[in-house]
Amino acid sequence: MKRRETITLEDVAQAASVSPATVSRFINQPASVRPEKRTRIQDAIEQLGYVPNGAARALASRRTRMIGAIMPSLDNMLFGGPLEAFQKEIGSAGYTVAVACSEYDDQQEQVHVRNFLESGVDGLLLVGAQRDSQVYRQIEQQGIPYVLTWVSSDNRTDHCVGFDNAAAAEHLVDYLVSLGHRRFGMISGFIAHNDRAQARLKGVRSALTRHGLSLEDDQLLQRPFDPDAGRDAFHILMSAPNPPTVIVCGSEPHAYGALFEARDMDFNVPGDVSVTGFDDMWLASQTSPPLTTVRTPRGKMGRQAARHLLAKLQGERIAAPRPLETTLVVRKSTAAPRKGELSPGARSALMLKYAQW
Amino acid sequence: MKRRETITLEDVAQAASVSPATVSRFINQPASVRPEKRTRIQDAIEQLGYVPNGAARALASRRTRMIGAIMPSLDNMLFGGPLEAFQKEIGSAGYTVAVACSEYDDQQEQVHVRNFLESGVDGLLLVGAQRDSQVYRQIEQQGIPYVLTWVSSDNRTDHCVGFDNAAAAEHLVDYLVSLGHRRFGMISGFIAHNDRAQARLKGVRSALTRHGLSLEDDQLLQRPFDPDAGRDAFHILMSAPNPPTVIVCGSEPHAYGALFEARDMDFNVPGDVSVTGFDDMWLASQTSPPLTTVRTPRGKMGRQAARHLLAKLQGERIAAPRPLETTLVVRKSTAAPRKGELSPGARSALMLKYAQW
DNA sequence: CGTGATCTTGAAAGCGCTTTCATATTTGCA
DNA sequence: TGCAAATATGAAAGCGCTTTCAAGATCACG
Repeated sequence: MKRRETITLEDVAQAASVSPATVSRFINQPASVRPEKRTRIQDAIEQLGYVPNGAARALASRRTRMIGAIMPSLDNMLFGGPLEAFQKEIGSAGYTVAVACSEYDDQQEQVHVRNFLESGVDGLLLVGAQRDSQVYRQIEQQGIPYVLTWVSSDNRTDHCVGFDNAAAAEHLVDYLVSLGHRRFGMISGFIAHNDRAQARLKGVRSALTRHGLSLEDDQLLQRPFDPDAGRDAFHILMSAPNPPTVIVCGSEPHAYGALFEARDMDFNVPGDVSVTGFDDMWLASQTSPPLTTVRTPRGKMGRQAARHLLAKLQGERIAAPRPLETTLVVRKSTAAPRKGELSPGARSALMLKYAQW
Repeated sequence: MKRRETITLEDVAQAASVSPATVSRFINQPASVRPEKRTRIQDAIEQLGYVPNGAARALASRRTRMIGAIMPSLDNMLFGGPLEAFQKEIGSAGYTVAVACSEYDDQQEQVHVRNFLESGVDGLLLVGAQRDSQVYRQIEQQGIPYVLTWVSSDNRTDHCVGFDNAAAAEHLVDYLVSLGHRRFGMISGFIAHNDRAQARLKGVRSALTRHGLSLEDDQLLQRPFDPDAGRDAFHILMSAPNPPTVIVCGSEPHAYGALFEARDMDFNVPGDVSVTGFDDMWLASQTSPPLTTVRTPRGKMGRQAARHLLAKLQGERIAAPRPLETTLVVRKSTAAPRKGELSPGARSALMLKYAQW
């Protein structure tokens, strides 16, 4: 299929016997063109099958109507939802969303930011606030607005659309302590370059400290965000001589993995050990037992991020967004800690394990 | 933050005492510039913090280096993975991916295609092959390449990167029939405007026909792709007077829903009823019982789609991609059909249900 | 060294659109 | 009906870059 000789705005102008300027106006603010010409132009456009050239518009108007979004991943349900919500909201304002994945790697993210800046995006959607300050400098040098999601406070609060990960984690731990738990284990994502994971860990630790408890280093495992990694970590944590009575997971996939592994190891949840998640994805209410977790308002966050960015794009002077609410959702995977021994099934499973060694 | 007066290629040229043309060459094919000048230019670029203007490049070179991707949804794990794979592969060739969601709605898809065309994308990634022919006409009129994923054959086979949904479904049903099943129920996505769902249904039907069986209209339920809808459908299907011995799900979320509902209804899977999925997402191996399903090579598909598109973008004359292999993964959710009655638990659950009415 | 072949370079012409700015044209109102 | 005010239009100058094209620099080799 050969590219037919391009039909330009000028062709339309000629066909409609008006000047190019008028056609341009027709496209951008039809109201400023006399109705009679309007129909002439409309007809010409349809007749010729004219399609405006985005690059030319962008060059002349100095706006691309494109927003760059850089997500850590799209391969789990975590970022897809908010991204879709964001796209929907901002798309209805005439913007296009370009995406890239950083794979939780700050170097990759940096490259993507740079690329987006070169593409001339009008705005940027990022996850988390922690990154090389040089990145922020670059963005600000281009003078484009950006929004940071999944976090609420930082030294850039006015760009943050999200929630307070630390507070949510604290709240969760308070609840667990009130249940009677004293020995905690935690499965976290890698905290380097991940301020969400850091905040959650920090929240856990500070709540623990507040109650005179602590999280020993060997009770904290960092793992990639997938269920298998969660399984593995759970197994290790629970194979210790005197295993925790509760496993707090910094992200939900870890919790699913923990639950699966618990099942395979014949652990009773919450009888032998309580397990908590973080995010409340759809599966959380369907596992057995259903997962106690923290609900994060992801769809709302995506939409709010879009609105916030739109406001900035229109040059509005707006206040820093208010942090979104998280909710502790108590289901059946948490209960008071076991008294003394693990249940027979779990014990024999563990014995078996050691016997094999 | 004020936008500093833009630094253009010309500024760089001046700073490096060369012509703009040379700077342009430096950027696009450094090898054609003498080393000595190369360093001068490089220095100037860094010193000035020059960032090329994508729109101008696009306008002058008539290429945006942007690929438009339109997915039905990002909010389930189904499309995120392949999209991420696609982005990674095509990103490493210097392309940017813009995404939009059609929400399984062909009108929305049409609008997004149009928008992408106006944005001047260099290529298009779509899901499925069935759409208004006018859409294809528009795309072809712009002369840009496109690839259709999740399907393998169509009257546009040379654009398809995917697998044979119908054949995979047939294969699955053959297996179920060989197990002894005669009474089938199916939970499908909405088949209107969804050729993947259509093909799967068609595959089920033709295998059934081949074995002298059939799928009655009231044994086929169409539902949105989410577990709750699957639950609902499963409940209805299994509440019939003489319920099916196997429920075939056209998509995996439905199967998860079916499994959850079975658990809640005290149905034994596969004792009372077998359940199958389609796609083999990560959860499939972790449900109880683990799900028998069809594995679709989604990551591979994303990468191949990228490579195929790249080849076309480079004007290579390439053969139609070969359909990718799907695999029947037999786990524990399928077995020979129950003999006679449902298990006591399931029966009482059903009785209870009717009693309530 | 000379000379044709090969590399590098710069000047200049766009790419297709938006956006002043100045010039019609229409409108409101006396 | 007339005149200032408001509105619609067109001419033309870019937006920042790529890409001929032709000329200048460099090279290989006899």
